[in-house]
Amino acid sequence: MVNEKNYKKRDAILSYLRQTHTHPSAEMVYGEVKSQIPDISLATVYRNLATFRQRGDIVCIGTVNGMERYDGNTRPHVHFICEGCYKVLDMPEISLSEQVYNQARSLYGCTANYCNLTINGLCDECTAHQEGEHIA
Amino acid sequence: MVNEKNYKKRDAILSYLRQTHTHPSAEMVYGEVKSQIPDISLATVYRNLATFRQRGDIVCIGTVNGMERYDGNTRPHVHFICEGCYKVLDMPEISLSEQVYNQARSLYGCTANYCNLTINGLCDECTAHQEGEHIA
DNA sequence: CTCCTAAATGAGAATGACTATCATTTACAA
DNA sequence: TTGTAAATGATAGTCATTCTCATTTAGGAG
Repeated sequence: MVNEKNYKKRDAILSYLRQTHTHPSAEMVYGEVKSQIPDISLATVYRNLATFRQRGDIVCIGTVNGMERYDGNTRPHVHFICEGCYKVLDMPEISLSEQVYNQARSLYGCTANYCNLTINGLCDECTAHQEGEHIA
Repeated sequence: MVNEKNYKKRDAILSYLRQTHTHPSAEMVYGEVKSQIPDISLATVYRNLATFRQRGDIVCIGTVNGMERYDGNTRPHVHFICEGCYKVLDMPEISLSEQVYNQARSLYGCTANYCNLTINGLCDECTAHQEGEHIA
């Protein structure tokens, strides 16, 4: 075992982010990892999320209902954000071409690090729920 | 003059958002409108921004450096976000096809309200500035 | 084994963007 | 003049996130 420093909690956070498809917030990560490792602190979650993001191990999707959402899948893909229940879904059916990425790079001489396409709306559940009420 | 209620400040906020291309935050809007109308309150800015967004008069681009950015141009277009100086630029050269929008609509039976594509990176100024330093 | 160092962590205080509250002001109509 | 409903100003409150600092941990040197 080489270099077995205090990485148990760190690794637990990263592996959870790579397993789940919920695109969790920091609080959601905290709640889940705490069930495995009860003596983990919320500060540790925030700290490691920031570290992972700097290293490029995870990706920030954006702020949903006031909370940043994280994704362990760093390959470019599209997200659907439900404005009703705030769930975040992958949309693998929609592909954002590499062309867009390269186009951004060439324009203005910018260094384009990351491409983020989100589609906002109501998921099917929230749409059905809303139609049940008398709302236009 | 029909219906000339207390809309001076409201109109000032909206017209500023439609004039500028800076994609300002609430604080930036406040600072700019305050130079025209000194007795305006920050609460009024936040309140009207929320109202405009509900009405569809403006659009939220997303959170940049902890602050929501607003755009008076509601037609779908792509934004570049500089991670160095936090400026937000329009990228009219990159067009997100209506196809993507409709594709999202058809998938899952979702109600897609809004499509947001942002490209994150360093603008040319920040890229040049960084190369001046000895950072990889 | 003991001491040392540097990184990781826990707990809680601090920060700051945003929202809620409530009294006041405004425009218009009766 | 009086009443009204909406808009506003000032400020307290909220809450996600960051900061601070003392403590713990793992591994290396002696």
